[in-house]
Amino acid sequence: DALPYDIDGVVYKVDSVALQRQLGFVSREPRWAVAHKYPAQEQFTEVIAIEVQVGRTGKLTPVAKLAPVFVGGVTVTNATLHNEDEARRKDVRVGDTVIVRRAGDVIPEVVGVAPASLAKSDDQRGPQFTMPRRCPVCGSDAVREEGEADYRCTGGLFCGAQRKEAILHFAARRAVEVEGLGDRLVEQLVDANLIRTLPDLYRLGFTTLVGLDRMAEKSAQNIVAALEKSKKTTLPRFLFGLGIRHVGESTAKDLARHFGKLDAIMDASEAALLEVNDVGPVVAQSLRTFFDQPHNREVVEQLRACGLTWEEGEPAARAPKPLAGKTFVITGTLPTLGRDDAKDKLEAAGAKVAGSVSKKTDYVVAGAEAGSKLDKARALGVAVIDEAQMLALLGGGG
DNA sequence: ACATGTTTAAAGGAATGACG
DNA sequence: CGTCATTCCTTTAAACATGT
Repeated sequence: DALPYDIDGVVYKVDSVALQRQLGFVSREPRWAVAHKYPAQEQFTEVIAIEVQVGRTGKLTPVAKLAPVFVGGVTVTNATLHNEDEARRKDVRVGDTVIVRRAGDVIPEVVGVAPASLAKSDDQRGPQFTMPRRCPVCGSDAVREEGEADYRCTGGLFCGAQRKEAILHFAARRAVEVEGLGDRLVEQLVDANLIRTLPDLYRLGFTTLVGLDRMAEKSAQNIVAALEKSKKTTLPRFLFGLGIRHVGESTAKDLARHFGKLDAIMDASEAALLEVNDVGPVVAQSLRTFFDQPHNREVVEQLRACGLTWEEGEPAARAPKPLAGKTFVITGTLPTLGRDDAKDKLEAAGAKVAGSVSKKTDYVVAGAEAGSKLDKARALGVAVIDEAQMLALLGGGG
């Protein structure tokens, strides 16, 4: 539903017809005025290759490798093509000249193939993109389930890419934070077969670490300390860190709040899981499938045996919250609070913190350098407040 | 139908430490 | 000490999945 504007062979787009109307882009201004709002935000460049990357859940993502081009203030060399259908819909091929922009001024995106390349006959261009039927990392079959958009590697634990991503996810800042454990280190650990499952992480010793590339005494010591520090965590972080499909940060929090204890979640029936806020049949089954596998329960037990601890609470039951039922969106940089701190405060008061502005948003908390969310809030007439006003709402009881 | 959650993705600059 | 490698940290979009 984006409107394309074709000016001298360059296509400009403004997303969301509704937003265009609200901003007055449609029917009030001539076409050139719209394009003028986004000058030189799009550039031509060449597709050097199309690579396929493997994610934590085995998802195969095609990525266009581009000849470096300066767009919107940065040099772009990669742009995601999302999935097979998208890649084919845009019909991007190796050797094509394409139009690149930064969607939302951030994410590099291939808008489309330049007319000059499209005009070529089929045999003058590279082959159409096809998703490989085998995982490019481990060689296992890559399959696309009926009705799904993504191909997934079926290698599971045997796939190095999935193992690496699972470990990185567990160690991520928002999960069971292990500071300093980045992709390079994880790659070495997995390639050298030093880590097969998550608990292996905690069995790494200083001596093992020191032997690795780019790891000297100081770094190894830091990792050891970081691992030790990570052992004291929280239930939602741990749950999120396990990497159960469809259980993201938000669902993990809901589950932790509802059940209070990990064992209660692991042993909950599908019906019991369905009672949790925002958990439906798919998520419930995903949880059950995960915890029904002895291997996964074993991993949890071993992690506990390695010394991971968190406070467990009682199921549900809480005092009335001043901001219950209110939805907030945070945009820009707040003067004193971090985004996470602000989110935590709001959630503690019973509010929901969403990622995008809609009619149902009650307040947009705007800081410095707020972007499109602020525009949208104004267009929709949503109340815009600053950090001080937000704190006043928290203190004043809404 | 609509809102929200999940997953993945890109780039630059700061900070830290390895290595020569 | 200089250079280089790596991690950290930030921003938000898109597509899709899911829940209501």
